[in-house]
Amino acid sequence: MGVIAVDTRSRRPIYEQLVESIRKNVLRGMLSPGEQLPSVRSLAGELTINPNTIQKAYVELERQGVIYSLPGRGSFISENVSVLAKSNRDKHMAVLREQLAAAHEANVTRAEVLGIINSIWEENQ
Amino acid sequence: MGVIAVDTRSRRPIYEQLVESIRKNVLRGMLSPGEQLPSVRSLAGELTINPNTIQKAYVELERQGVIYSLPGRGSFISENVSVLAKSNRDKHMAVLREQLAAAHEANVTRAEVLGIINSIWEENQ
Amino acid sequence: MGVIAVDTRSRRPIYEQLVESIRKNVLRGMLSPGEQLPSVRSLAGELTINPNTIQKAYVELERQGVIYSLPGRGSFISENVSVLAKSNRDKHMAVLREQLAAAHEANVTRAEVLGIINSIWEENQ
Amino acid sequence: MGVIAVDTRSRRPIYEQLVESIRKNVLRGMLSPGEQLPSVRSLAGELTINPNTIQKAYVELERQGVIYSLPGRGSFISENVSVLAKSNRDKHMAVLREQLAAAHEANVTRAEVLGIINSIWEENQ
DNA sequence: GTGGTCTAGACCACG
DNA sequence: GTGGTCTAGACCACT
Repeated sequence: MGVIAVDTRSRRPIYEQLVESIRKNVLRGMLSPGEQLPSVRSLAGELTINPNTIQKAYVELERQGVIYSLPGRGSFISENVSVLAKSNRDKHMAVLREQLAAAHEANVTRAEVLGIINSIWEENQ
Repeated sequence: MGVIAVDTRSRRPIYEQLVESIRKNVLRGMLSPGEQLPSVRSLAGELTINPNTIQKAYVELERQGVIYSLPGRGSFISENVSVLAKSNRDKHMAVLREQLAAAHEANVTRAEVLGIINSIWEENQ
Repeated sequence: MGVIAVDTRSRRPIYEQLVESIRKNVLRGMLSPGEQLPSVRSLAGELTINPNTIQKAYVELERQGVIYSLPGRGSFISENVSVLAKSNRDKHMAVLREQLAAAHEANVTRAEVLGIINSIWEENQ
Repeated sequence: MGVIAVDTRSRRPIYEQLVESIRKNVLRGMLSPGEQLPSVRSLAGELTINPNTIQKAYVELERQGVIYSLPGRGSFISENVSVLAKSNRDKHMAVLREQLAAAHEANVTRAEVLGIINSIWEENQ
């Protein structure tokens, strides 16, 4: 389960990094619905992080509907991943719209943006 | 000097809002090089904000090279605005590159991004 | 004995679900006084649940007077069902009183409650 | 600010009691929009409870939209109380519908329920 | 063993 | 002073 990675020295809250890391892995299909996550304590030991911090991340993920926790049994990947993927896409579109407008105001040209796009989306698409 | 606006109810640090607000006004030409900024105390009174917070914003702006302070005389808009505009553009390009890559990963299509771009950059450009 | 149903994915303790499920079946007459319940081990196998959990539920049911266990012979539905029905009714009345008071505080009107009641208790009653 | 009360000896989580207590006071109008709540530390001291527990309650209240917290400044009652009141009413209606159906199944009579209702809603309403 | 709650004590950025 | 994050260590109910 080495897919979950956090940088303790970053200023970003560890629990937030955990949430994003697991969220991403679920959306990418690296973690499948129903699959059991490492226990709070074991993951804490593995990453040498306090169990409370892991707990906080798991609670947030459950609130987001990414996982669900059964006391005394463990934590598991939620079933409705497709819904999550959809809402994730929408969020990205909204952020992009905002960023692009800001770039436009800063005199970034249309050609420059298209250049970036071409370097990311392969031509044959 | 009503151009400097902050939202005390926002979660965002007030001093950060101040920095961005002044920065933006300089980039847009609302504040011209050499122009004198309101004093820490007068601006604090005007916005009913703690003077420490204004001071913190001015220090940060000076660090960024947007303004310069002459002890005993006041703070003034820096002369090298073009340099600022350049660094601002670069920053926007870097952020865009990151956001676009993330959107690509989230299965946002090239066509969708182009649609957003067309709605922002007028066609005849 | 497919009447006893539990949802392992529910957040609710499994033993609690078992207690309620059996309790309900007794009150509804699906399980008659004197009838023998499945053994701890057989039920555990049937529901693929830890025997300890079944045991815990049976102990609780015995404490409530719903069943009685004869060591070496098995567990049986208790005879005094009417007593159970009575206490069950009382519990419902108490809960209702509390809920209605809370609804009243939340500005739910008397008319609204009467509407719900009419939709549940058929008019000719 | 003695309106916020918790029972440390209850099995119910303290932070949950806090959430409900404050939520209720807001819905009742005892706490008005914009009003500042006691600080995490001061309330912790007042109730002789760990600050982390208060913090947990405040975070949950913010998630529910009941309050908002500004780091370094304090926590405040949210403005959109009417929306909250509406959703609170809806929730109560839903719960009532369920409870009344269960009572009906347990052979509670319509007359009995009406009796309870009359004791709660004053006749002249 | 599991997740959930709580205390005690600490550090940080912000005002 | 404020809220936000984190660690260390403990107890609980449930499986």
